[in-house]
Amino acid sequence: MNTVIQLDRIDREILKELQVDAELSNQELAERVGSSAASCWRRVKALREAGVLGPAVRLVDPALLGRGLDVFCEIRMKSQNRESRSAFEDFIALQEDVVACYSISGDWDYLLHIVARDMKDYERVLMRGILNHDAIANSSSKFVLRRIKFQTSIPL
Amino acid sequence: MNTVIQLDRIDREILKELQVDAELSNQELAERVGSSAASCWRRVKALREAGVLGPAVRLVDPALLGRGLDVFCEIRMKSQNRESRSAFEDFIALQEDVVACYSISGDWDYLLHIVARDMKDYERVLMRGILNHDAIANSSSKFVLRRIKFQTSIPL
DNA sequence: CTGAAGGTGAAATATGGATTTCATACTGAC
DNA sequence: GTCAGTATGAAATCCATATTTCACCTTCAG
Repeated sequence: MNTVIQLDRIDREILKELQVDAELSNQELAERVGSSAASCWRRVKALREAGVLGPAVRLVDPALLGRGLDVFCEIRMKSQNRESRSAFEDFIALQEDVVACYSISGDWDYLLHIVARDMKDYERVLMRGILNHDAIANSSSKFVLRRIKFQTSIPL
Repeated sequence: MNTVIQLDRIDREILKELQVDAELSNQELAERVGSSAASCWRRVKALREAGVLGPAVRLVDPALLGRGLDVFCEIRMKSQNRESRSAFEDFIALQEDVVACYSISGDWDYLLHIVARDMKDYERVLMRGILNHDAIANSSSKFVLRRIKFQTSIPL
Protein backbone atom coordinates (compact mmCIF):
# COMPACT_ATOMS: atom_id res chain seq x y z
CA MET A 1 0.00 0.00 0.00
CA ASN A 2 0.87 3.70 -0.25
CA THR A 3 2.75 3.03 -3.44
CA VAL A 4 4.02 6.07 -5.24
CA ILE A 5 1.77 6.83 -8.16
CA GLN A 6 3.22 7.11 -11.62
CA LEU A 7 2.32 10.26 -13.55
CA ASP A 8 3.03 11.40 -17.06
CA ARG A 9 4.08 14.87 -18.10
CA ILE A 10 0.53 16.18 -18.37
CA ASP A 11 -0.53 14.90 -14.96
CA ARG A 12 2.47 16.59 -13.46
CA GLU A 13 1.66 19.86 -15.14
CA ILE A 14 -1.93 19.65 -13.99
CA LEU A 15 -0.74 19.19 -10.42
CA LYS A 16 1.67 22.07 -10.72
CA GLU A 17 -1.03 24.41 -11.94
CA LEU A 18 -3.65 23.34 -9.45
CA GLN A 19 -1.27 23.53 -6.51
CA VAL A 20 -0.87 27.21 -7.24
CA ASP A 21 -4.36 28.12 -8.41
CA ALA A 22 -7.27 25.91 -7.48
CA GLU A 23 -9.72 28.16 -9.32
CA LEU A 24 -8.58 27.39 -12.83
CA SER A 25 -11.37 26.18 -15.11
CA ASN A 26 -10.86 22.96 -17.04
CA GLN A 27 -10.74 24.99 -20.20
CA GLU A 28 -7.95 27.22 -18.97
CA LEU A 29 -6.15 24.32 -17.36
CA ALA A 30 -6.28 22.34 -20.59
CA GLU A 31 -4.73 25.18 -22.52
CA ARG A 32 -1.92 25.57 -20.02
CA VAL A 33 -0.98 21.92 -19.96
CA GLY A 34 -1.54 21.42 -23.67
CA SER A 35 -4.48 19.07 -23.66
CA SER A 36 -8.24 19.15 -24.23
CA ALA A 37 -10.80 20.16 -21.62
CA ALA A 38 -12.42 16.74 -21.61
CA SER A 39 -9.21 14.81 -21.22
CA CYS A 40 -8.04 17.19 -18.59
CA TRP A 41 -11.24 16.81 -16.65
CA ARG A 42 -10.92 13.04 -16.67
CA ARG A 43 -7.35 13.27 -15.43
CA VAL A 44 -8.29 15.61 -12.61
CA LYS A 45 -11.09 13.26 -11.62
CA ALA A 46 -8.71 10.30 -11.57
CA LEU A 47 -6.11 12.22 -9.57
CA ARG A 48 -8.74 13.13 -7.06
CA GLU A 49 -9.96 9.59 -6.74
CA ALA A 50 -6.40 8.37 -6.32
CA GLY A 51 -6.05 10.79 -3.43
CA VAL A 52 -3.16 12.60 -5.03
CA LEU A 53 -5.19 15.74 -5.47
CA GLY A 54 -6.57 16.78 -2.11
CA PRO A 55 -8.87 19.57 -0.94
CA ALA A 56 -8.85 23.12 -2.23
CA VAL A 57 -8.25 25.65 0.51
CA ARG A 58 -8.31 29.42 0.59
CA LEU A 59 -5.27 31.12 2.07
CA VAL A 60 -5.69 34.22 4.21
CA ASP A 61 -3.27 36.93 5.29
CA PRO A 62 -2.43 36.28 8.96
CA ALA A 63 -0.95 39.73 9.51
CA LEU A 64 -4.10 41.49 8.32
CA LEU A 65 -6.12 39.34 10.71
CA GLY A 66 -4.00 40.14 13.72
CA ARG A 67 -2.05 36.89 13.71
CA GLY A 68 1.32 38.40 12.97
CA LEU A 69 3.54 36.28 15.17
CA ASP A 70 4.82 32.90 14.03
CA VAL A 71 6.67 30.77 16.54
CA PHE A 72 8.37 27.40 16.28
CA CYS A 73 8.38 25.62 19.60
CA GLU A 74 10.37 22.49 20.34
CA ILE A 75 9.10 20.15 23.00
CA ARG A 76 10.80 17.48 25.04
CA MET A 77 8.66 14.92 26.81
CA LYS A 78 9.20 13.55 30.27
CA SER A 79 8.78 10.08 28.88
CA GLN A 80 8.24 8.84 25.36
CA ASN A 81 5.97 5.94 26.06
CA ARG A 82 2.99 5.36 23.86
CA GLU A 83 0.43 6.67 26.31
CA SER A 84 1.98 10.04 26.96
CA ARG A 85 2.74 10.58 23.28
CA SER A 86 -0.77 9.68 22.29
CA ALA A 87 -2.29 11.88 24.97
CA PHE A 88 -0.06 14.77 23.96
CA GLU A 89 -0.94 14.41 20.30
CA ASP A 90 -4.65 14.40 21.01
CA PHE A 91 -4.15 17.45 23.16
CA ILE A 92 -2.29 19.29 20.39
CA ALA A 93 -5.04 18.53 17.90
CA LEU A 94 -7.36 20.61 20.04
CA GLN A 95 -5.07 23.63 20.30
CA GLU A 96 -6.22 25.88 17.50
CA ASP A 97 -3.23 28.19 17.76
CA VAL A 98 -1.01 25.27 16.79
CA VAL A 99 -1.16 25.05 13.01
CA ALA A 100 1.37 22.26 12.66
CA CYS A 101 3.03 19.64 14.80
CA TYR A 102 5.76 17.20 13.82
CA SER A 103 7.39 14.37 15.67
CA ILE A 104 11.09 14.86 15.00
CA SER A 105 14.47 13.21 15.34
CA GLY A 106 17.21 14.68 17.48
CA ASP A 107 17.34 16.35 20.85
CA TRP A 108 13.68 17.23 20.91
CA ASP A 109 10.55 15.16 20.51
CA TYR A 110 8.14 17.53 18.80
CA LEU A 111 8.26 20.66 16.72
CA LEU A 112 5.21 22.92 16.91
CA HIS A 113 4.32 25.72 14.57
CA ILE A 114 2.21 28.26 16.41
CA VAL A 115 0.44 31.34 15.08
CA ALA A 116 -0.16 33.96 17.74
CA ARG A 117 -1.41 37.54 17.77
CA ASP A 118 1.66 38.98 19.49
CA MET A 119 4.10 38.22 22.30
CA LYS A 120 1.54 38.71 25.00
CA ASP A 121 -0.79 36.36 23.21
CA TYR A 122 1.99 33.83 22.78
CA GLU A 123 2.55 33.87 26.50
CA ARG A 124 -1.09 32.88 26.89
CA VAL A 125 -0.88 30.10 24.30
CA LEU A 126 2.30 28.64 25.70
CA MET A 127 1.93 29.10 29.45
CA ARG A 128 -1.77 28.67 29.88
CA GLY A 129 -2.25 26.30 26.95
CA ILE A 130 0.51 24.04 25.83
CA LEU A 131 2.88 23.88 28.79
CA ASN A 132 -0.08 22.97 30.92
CA HIS A 133 0.22 19.48 29.60
CA ASP A 134 2.09 17.50 32.22
CA ALA A 135 3.86 15.11 29.88
CA ILE A 136 6.10 17.98 28.80
CA ALA A 137 9.53 18.21 30.37
CA ASN A 138 11.00 21.08 28.51
CA SER A 139 10.47 23.51 25.64
CA SER A 140 12.29 26.04 23.51
CA SER A 141 10.71 28.75 21.36
CA LYS A 142 12.14 30.32 18.22
CA PHE A 143 10.39 33.43 17.04
CA VAL A 144 9.95 34.13 13.37
CA LEU A 145 11.43 37.50 12.52
CA ARG A 146 10.39 37.31 8.89
CA ARG A 147 8.85 34.88 6.45
CA ILE A 148 11.36 34.57 3.66
CA LYS A 149 9.45 31.95 1.73
CA PHE A 150 6.19 30.17 2.22
CA GLN A 151 4.46 27.90 -0.24
CA THR A 152 1.94 25.10 0.02
CA SER A 153 3.05 23.43 -3.19
CA ILE A 154 5.61 20.67 -3.42
CA PRO A 155 8.02 20.18 -6.33
CA LEU A 156 7.19 17.70 -9.07
CA MET B 1 -0.41 50.81 7.04
CA ASN B 2 -1.05 47.11 7.48
CA THR B 3 -3.72 47.86 10.04
CA VAL B 4 -5.61 44.89 11.34
CA ILE B 5 -8.97 44.74 9.64
CA GLN B 6 -12.11 44.64 11.71
CA LEU B 7 -14.55 41.85 10.92
CA ASP B 8 -17.97 40.99 12.21
CA ARG B 9 -19.21 37.53 13.10
CA ILE B 10 -20.31 36.70 9.57
CA ASP B 11 -17.03 37.75 7.97
CA ARG B 12 -15.20 35.56 10.43
CA GLU B 13 -17.39 32.59 9.67
CA ILE B 14 -16.92 33.12 5.96
CA LEU B 15 -13.17 33.08 6.43
CA LYS B 16 -13.35 29.97 8.56
CA GLU B 17 -15.34 28.10 5.95
CA LEU B 18 -13.27 29.22 3.00
CA GLN B 19 -9.98 28.45 4.70
CA VAL B 20 -11.05 24.84 4.87
CA ASP B 21 -12.96 24.48 1.61
CA ALA B 22 -12.34 26.93 -1.19
CA GLU B 23 -14.85 25.17 -3.43
CA LEU B 24 -17.98 26.15 -1.54
CA SER B 25 -20.58 27.91 -3.67
CA ASN B 26 -21.96 31.21 -2.46
CA GLN B 27 -25.29 29.53 -1.90
CA GLU B 28 -23.83 26.85 0.34
CA LEU B 29 -21.55 29.35 2.05
CA ALA B 30 -24.49 31.65 2.77
CA GLU B 31 -26.43 28.84 4.40
CA ARG B 32 -23.51 27.86 6.59
CA VAL B 33 -22.82 31.35 7.86
CA GLY B 34 -26.47 32.30 8.12
CA SER B 35 -26.74 34.98 5.48
CA SER B 36 -28.04 35.43 1.95
CA ALA B 37 -26.12 34.46 -1.17
CA ALA B 38 -26.02 38.03 -2.42
CA SER B 39 -24.77 39.52 0.80
CA CYS B 40 -22.27 36.76 1.19
CA TRP B 41 -20.96 37.30 -2.30
CA ARG B 42 -20.45 41.01 -1.61
CA ARG B 43 -18.58 40.22 1.59
CA VAL B 44 -16.31 37.74 -0.12
CA LYS B 45 -15.59 40.29 -2.83
CA ALA B 46 -14.73 42.92 -0.24
CA LEU B 47 -12.52 40.52 1.71
CA ARG B 48 -10.68 39.68 -1.45
CA GLU B 49 -10.17 43.30 -2.36
CA ALA B 50 -8.94 44.04 1.14
CA GLY B 51 -6.34 41.32 0.66
CA VAL B 52 -7.59 39.33 3.64
CA LEU B 53 -8.77 36.52 1.43
CA GLY B 54 -5.87 35.33 -0.69
CA PRO B 55 -5.50 32.73 -3.43
CA ALA B 56 -7.17 29.35 -3.51
CA VAL B 57 -4.69 26.51 -3.72
CA ARG B 58 -5.06 22.78 -4.16
CA LEU B 59 -3.25 20.59 -1.67
CA VAL B 60 -1.63 17.36 -2.80
CA ASP B 61 -0.46 14.28 -0.94
CA PRO B 62 3.36 14.45 -0.80
CA ALA B 63 3.76 10.80 0.19
CA LEU B 64 1.79 9.58 -2.82
CA LEU B 65 4.00 11.68 -5.05
CA GLY B 66 7.22 10.33 -3.69
CA ARG B 67 7.99 13.29 -1.44
CA GLY B 68 7.69 11.47 1.82
CA LEU B 69 10.53 13.06 3.75
CA ASP B 70 10.06 16.36 5.57
CA VAL B 71 13.11 17.99 7.08
CA PHE B 72 13.60 21.12 9.13
CA CYS B 73 17.04 22.54 8.66
CA GLU B 74 18.51 25.31 10.76
CA ILE B 75 21.17 27.50 9.24
CA ARG B 76 23.79 29.72 10.77
CA MET B 77 25.43 32.32 8.59
CA LYS B 78 29.08 33.26 8.55
CA SER B 79 28.07 36.88 8.75
CA GLN B 80 24.69 38.53 9.07
CA ASN B 81 25.31 41.60 7.02
CA ARG B 82 22.69 42.78 4.61
CA GLU B 83 24.43 41.54 1.48
CA SER B 84 24.93 37.95 2.52
CA ARG B 85 21.43 37.70 3.94
CA SER B 86 19.91 39.13 0.81
CA ALA B 87 21.97 36.87 -1.43
CA PHE B 88 21.06 33.84 0.65
CA GLU B 89 17.37 34.67 0.57
CA ASP B 90 17.37 35.08 -3.19
CA PHE B 91 19.18 31.79 -3.44
CA ILE B 92 16.59 30.03 -1.27
CA ALA B 93 13.75 31.39 -3.36
CA LEU B 94 15.15 29.39 -6.26
CA GLN B 95 15.46 26.09 -4.39
CA GLU B 96 12.24 24.30 -5.18
CA ASP B 97 12.77 21.62 -2.55
CA VAL B 98 12.59 24.33 0.10
CA VAL B 99 8.91 24.95 0.74
CA ALA B 100 9.38 27.44 3.54
CA CYS B 101 12.08 29.60 5.01
CA TYR B 102 11.96 31.76 8.11
CA SER B 103 14.39 34.16 9.63
CA ILE B 104 14.38 33.29 13.31
CA SER B 105 15.53 34.45 16.71
CA GLY B 106 17.95 32.43 18.82
CA ASP B 107 21.05 30.42 18.08
CA TRP B 108 20.33 30.02 14.41
CA ASP B 109 19.62 32.50 11.66
CA TYR B 110 17.22 30.63 9.42
CA LEU B 111 14.83 27.74 9.61
CA LEU B 112 14.17 25.88 6.38
CA HIS B 113 11.37 23.45 5.69
CA ILE B 114 12.46 21.01 3.02
CA VAL B 115 10.46 18.33 1.26
CA ALA B 116 12.62 15.54 -0.13
CA ARG B 117 11.99 12.17 -1.72
CA ASP B 118 14.04 10.19 0.79
CA MET B 119 17.34 10.36 2.68
CA LYS B 120 19.43 9.90 -0.41
CA ASP B 121 17.54 12.70 -2.09
CA TYR B 122 17.95 14.90 0.96
CA GLU B 123 21.67 14.42 0.78
CA ARG B 124 21.49 15.79 -2.75
CA VAL B 125 19.34 18.77 -1.75
CA LEU B 126 21.49 19.68 1.21
CA MET B 127 25.00 18.90 0.06
CA ARG B 128 24.78 19.73 -3.59
CA GLY B 129 22.14 22.42 -3.23
CA ILE B 130 21.83 24.43 -0.10
CA LEU B 131 25.17 24.00 1.65
CA ASN B 132 26.82 25.05 -1.57
CA HIS B 133 26.02 28.59 -0.68
CA ASP B 134 29.14 30.03 0.81
CA ALA B 135 27.50 32.42 3.25
CA ILE B 136 26.51 29.41 5.37
CA ALA B 137 28.66 28.62 8.38
CA ASN B 138 26.79 25.77 9.89
CA SER B 139 23.58 23.75 9.70
CA SER B 140 21.54 21.24 11.65
CA SER B 141 18.80 18.97 10.27
CA LYS B 142 15.83 17.57 12.13
CA PHE B 143 13.96 14.84 10.35
CA VAL B 144 10.22 14.56 10.57
CA LEU B 145 9.24 11.14 11.84
CA ARG B 146 5.55 11.82 11.57
CA ARG B 147 3.19 14.66 10.82
CA ILE B 148 0.96 14.94 13.85
CA LYS B 149 -0.95 17.96 12.64
CA PHE B 150 -0.88 20.09 9.54
CA GLN B 151 -3.31 22.78 8.56
CA THR B 152 -3.18 25.85 6.36
CA SER B 153 -5.90 27.69 8.24
CA ILE B 154 -5.31 30.11 11.08
CA PRO B 155 -7.63 30.59 14.04
CA LEU B 156 -10.16 33.42 14.03
C1' DC C 1 -37.84 63.98 13.07
C1' DT C 2 -35.40 63.65 8.62
C1' DG C 3 -32.51 62.38 5.18
C1' DA C 4 -28.10 60.28 3.61
C1' DA C 5 -25.16 56.23 3.59
C1' DG C 6 -24.61 51.70 3.68
C1' DG C 7 -26.05 46.98 4.20
C1' DT C 8 -29.63 43.38 3.38
C1' DG C 9 -32.53 39.53 1.01
C1' DA C 10 -35.39 37.84 -2.83
C1' DA C 11 -35.72 37.40 -7.32
C1' DA C 12 -34.38 38.19 -12.07
C1' DT C 13 -30.61 37.72 -15.32
C1' DA C 14 -26.58 36.38 -17.57
C1' DT C 15 -22.91 33.58 -18.28
C1' DG C 16 -19.80 30.04 -17.97
C1' DG C 17 -18.43 25.66 -16.97
C1' DA C 18 -18.88 20.68 -15.79
C1' DT C 19 -20.03 16.28 -17.80
C1' DT C 20 -21.29 13.09 -21.44
C1' DT C 21 -21.21 11.17 -25.95
C1' DC C 22 -19.04 9.41 -29.82
C1' DA C 23 -15.88 8.46 -33.41
C1' DT C 24 -11.05 7.94 -33.66
C1' DA C 25 -6.17 6.90 -32.43
C1' DC C 26 -2.90 4.53 -29.76
C1' DT C 27 -0.72 0.50 -27.19
C1' DG C 28 0.72 -3.92 -26.06
C1' DA C 29 -0.25 -9.01 -25.95
C1' DC C 30 -0.58 -12.99 -28.60
C1' DG D 1 -1.45 -8.36 -38.09
C1' DT D 2 -5.25 -8.24 -35.13
C1' DC D 3 -7.87 -7.55 -31.30
C1' DA D 4 -8.93 -5.81 -26.54
C1' DG D 5 -8.30 -2.26 -23.64
C1' DT D 6 -7.63 2.45 -22.98
C1' DA D 7 -6.93 7.42 -23.81
C1' DT D 8 -7.99 11.14 -26.83
C1' DG D 9 -10.46 15.69 -28.81
C1' DA D 10 -14.59 18.00 -30.60
C1' DA D 11 -19.02 18.89 -29.97
C1' DA D 12 -23.46 18.46 -27.77
C1' DT D 13 -25.82 18.64 -23.49
C1' DC D 14 -26.93 19.67 -19.08
C1' DC D 15 -26.31 22.26 -15.16
C1' DA D 16 -25.41 25.51 -11.75
C1' DT D 17 -23.51 29.53 -10.45
C1' DA D 18 -22.07 34.19 -10.25
C1' DT D 19 -23.75 38.82 -10.59
C1' DT D 20 -27.11 42.50 -10.80
C1' DT D 21 -31.20 44.85 -9.63
C1' DC D 22 -34.36 46.77 -6.61
C1' DA D 23 -37.21 47.71 -2.76
C1' DC D 24 -36.64 47.81 1.96
C1' DC D 25 -34.19 48.38 6.64
C1' DT D 26 -31.01 50.25 9.99
C1' DT D 27 -28.03 53.68 11.74
C1' DC D 28 -26.63 57.92 12.82
C1' DA D 29 -25.58 62.87 12.24
C1' DG D 30 -27.74 67.20 12.28
